[in-house]
Amino acid sequence: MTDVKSGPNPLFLREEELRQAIELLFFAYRDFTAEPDQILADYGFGRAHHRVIYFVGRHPAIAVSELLQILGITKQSLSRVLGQLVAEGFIRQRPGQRDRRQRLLELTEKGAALERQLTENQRNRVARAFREAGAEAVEGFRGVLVNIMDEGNRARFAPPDSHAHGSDAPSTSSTGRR
Amino acid sequence: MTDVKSGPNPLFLREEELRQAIELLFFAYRDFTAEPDQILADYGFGRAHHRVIYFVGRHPAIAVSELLQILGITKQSLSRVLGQLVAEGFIRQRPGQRDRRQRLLELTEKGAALERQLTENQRNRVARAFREAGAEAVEGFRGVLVNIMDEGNRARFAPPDSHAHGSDAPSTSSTGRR
DNA sequence: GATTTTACGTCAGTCATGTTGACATATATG
DNA sequence: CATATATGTCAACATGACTGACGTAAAATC
Repeated sequence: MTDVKSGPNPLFLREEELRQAIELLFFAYRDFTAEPDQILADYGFGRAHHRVIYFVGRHPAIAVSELLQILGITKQSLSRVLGQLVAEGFIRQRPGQRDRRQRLLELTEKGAALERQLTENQRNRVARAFREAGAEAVEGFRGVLVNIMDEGNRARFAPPDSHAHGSDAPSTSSTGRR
Repeated sequence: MTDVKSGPNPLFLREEELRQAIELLFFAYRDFTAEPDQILADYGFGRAHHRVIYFVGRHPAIAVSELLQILGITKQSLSRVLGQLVAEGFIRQRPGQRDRRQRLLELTEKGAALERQLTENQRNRVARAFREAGAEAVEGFRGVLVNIMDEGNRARFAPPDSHAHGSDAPSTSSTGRR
């Protein structure tokens, strides 16, 4: 470590710490997506296909509008990708029974197989990282990432025991002082 | 794997935990980059410009080849982005004195100002997350993300007390991927 | 000193993924 | 019936990545 002239200088350390976190996110996310991208290329697919396959697998019978909300893209963007996945038999569409305008999406066996292949890769990577970092670190990882997210997205990651009164009232940690 | 439906089923919990981590990375990274992307749009720039500005700011007088290694893209891809940044006066190039083939890059005042604006945003987001999650969580966050990264990239994030003798010990075995 | 390698640039084409805007169709709902 | 909603589609465009080929100056090596 380079020794600091004229005292510890906490401001500099903090700046350095924050920049390291920024870079950590950049490099980790890139490596995290690199291998699935490779696999997808064999199918002529890209990362966008991965996302669609992932979230359709995660939410079977999801409506297009819900998927659009999760992905945060336009229907025209989704259309191309989803159209390919349907045309090539990775995703099946059925009209909703409550609302027949909806086209509910689910993975076919073929789609589920690809989902497994892609997710297994990332899951293994995360599992390894969790194992090497330890259980406490996992909690810290989640705590920080949840707070990096926009508040509106945090609801998906609410702790299991949280009994939400009323609608949401997020602002989980009011006592973050140290 | 066969799914077991009776009892607490730790395997299912683990699967759920890992999937939550995968999604956490997706949503957090997206939100993390959204605001800078907005700012960049005002300048007619994109996320690629951000990365270049960031790393040139972080490593003043960096050579093009080093920047390419960090970014992990081709020189043709960098060329357009870097060319714009130089043409519009955000980055300055000077020939290296030890090796005059090199064009060493550094931010101009204008470039440094934009870098500050962009990074301040992400730094504030991370700072808030660190504050809310607590100091222990920060260590966990780093521990997990470092292990999610490919090994070849971890050297940048070595802890200060790292037993590496020789001060830098790059060992950048990473060749250009794909 | 000649040759080869390196650092960098550039032209040209392609692909994946996002965007807007406009319009169409079927169904639900008032 | 009128209108809103869910979805799809056509067209045009921007960004950022890729490959391949070629060029030039300087360094390194034989």
